[in-house]
Amino acid sequence: MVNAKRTVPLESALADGDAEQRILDAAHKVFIRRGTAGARMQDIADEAGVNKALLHYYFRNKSRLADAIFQRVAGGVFGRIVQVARTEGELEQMVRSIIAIYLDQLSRSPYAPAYVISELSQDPERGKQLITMLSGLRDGATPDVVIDALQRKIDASIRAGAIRPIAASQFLANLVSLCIFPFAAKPLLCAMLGMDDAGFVAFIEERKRELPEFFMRALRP
Amino acid sequence: MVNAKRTVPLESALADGDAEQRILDAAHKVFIRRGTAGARMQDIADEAGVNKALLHYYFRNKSRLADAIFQRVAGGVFGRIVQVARTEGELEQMVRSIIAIYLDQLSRSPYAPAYVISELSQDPERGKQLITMLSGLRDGATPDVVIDALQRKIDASIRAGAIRPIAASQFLANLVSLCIFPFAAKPLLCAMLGMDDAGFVAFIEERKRELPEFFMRALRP
DNA sequence: GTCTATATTAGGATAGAC
DNA sequence: GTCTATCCTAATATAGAC
Repeated sequence: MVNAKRTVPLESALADGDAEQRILDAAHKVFIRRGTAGARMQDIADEAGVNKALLHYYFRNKSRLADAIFQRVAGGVFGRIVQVARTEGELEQMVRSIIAIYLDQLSRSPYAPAYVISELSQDPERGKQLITMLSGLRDGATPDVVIDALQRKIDASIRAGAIRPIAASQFLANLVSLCIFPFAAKPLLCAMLGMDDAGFVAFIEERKRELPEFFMRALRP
Repeated sequence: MVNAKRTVPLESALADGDAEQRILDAAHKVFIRRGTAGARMQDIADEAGVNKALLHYYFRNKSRLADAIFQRVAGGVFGRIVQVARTEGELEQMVRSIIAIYLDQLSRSPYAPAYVISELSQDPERGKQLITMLSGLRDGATPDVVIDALQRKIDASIRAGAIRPIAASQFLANLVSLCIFPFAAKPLLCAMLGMDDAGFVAFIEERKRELPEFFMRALRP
């Protein structure tokens, strides 16, 4: 983000890493919890253990810092799909990988989905940002290319009699919905199902076991 | 919200309805688009065609106005589930009803889910608010009661050999995920699938036809 | 690079006329 | 009940010392 990568002498060590990294981590935490509009630069500074002015030194303004964090979080959440979606091998194996990886990864950052959804729905710029990012994830492939590849894999499975006909868009929407939504709507589910945090963890564990079968059954001819 | 329900003489008519109602509608629009933290009282006043001061006259402060809107939107989105979930009759029929009603209703307010998710994830108070609201929706039944009723209906279906065993919590999570997530993540799906608004409408229409079968197949023994 | 101190603006809220 | 005008705090941003 900034040019000088100073030669660390004996780290001043209020926390780990250099200041820029600590700021990024702090911003990550605060933005995810409060959203870009609700986040306060002061809170980020406190969380990072530095002064407010330093945030501006590194990132110039709140907007740029918010961009950096969105990039980071959205990349983390969606990088994997694109990656896995372009994997070689059987469709069923791909499905199982995606579900396993997703439920696992999101268990570790359960607030990321709600944050990404908020950002995307509240700021039109984020949509564009996401598109450029997704393209960049793999040799400049446009969304269409990824979807086309997925459709071909689905069609192969259909011809092999393993699943019934389905559009790649619906396939992907179903898969992603079932994986992400429970995290995005965690407080909602907890309210509706009368769960606390421990209950939610158990709920997700059960889901890891059952969701692959559930999804694959829905596809069968 | 305020005591006096004045006797409308010959409506001043910058827009329809009395000022309080216009403010509520304007706030609805602005809060849903920008979220509570990102919404500006000035924007709401403009949208309603009244002065900022009038918002405070009716709702005292931003927080109360935001509460009113959250109540309204969340009630609209989740009132139906609770209602349908407690319906008499076959499980399959219930599933079809919920999907049809949901996809239809959300088509008309596609930004509601993202808004509700944002609010719930950013403000812990909203969770409590939601719980009280859900309880109030039907004769003070706690979440547990609704879930228990659903589980009994599921169990009946299992004994009848119509579906395979599944926990009510997973059942409900799956159903709700498949219905709501595509709307909550509309910008995301559009980016991933290279769709515009018209494409999204077509996508949802296709979904109305296919989702019931998809879901029911996943349940079959 | 990191701080303290200060400027600037934005936005929520109130007072008071009509 | 509705407006104009104003207040006041919170939050972003900058200047400048170290």
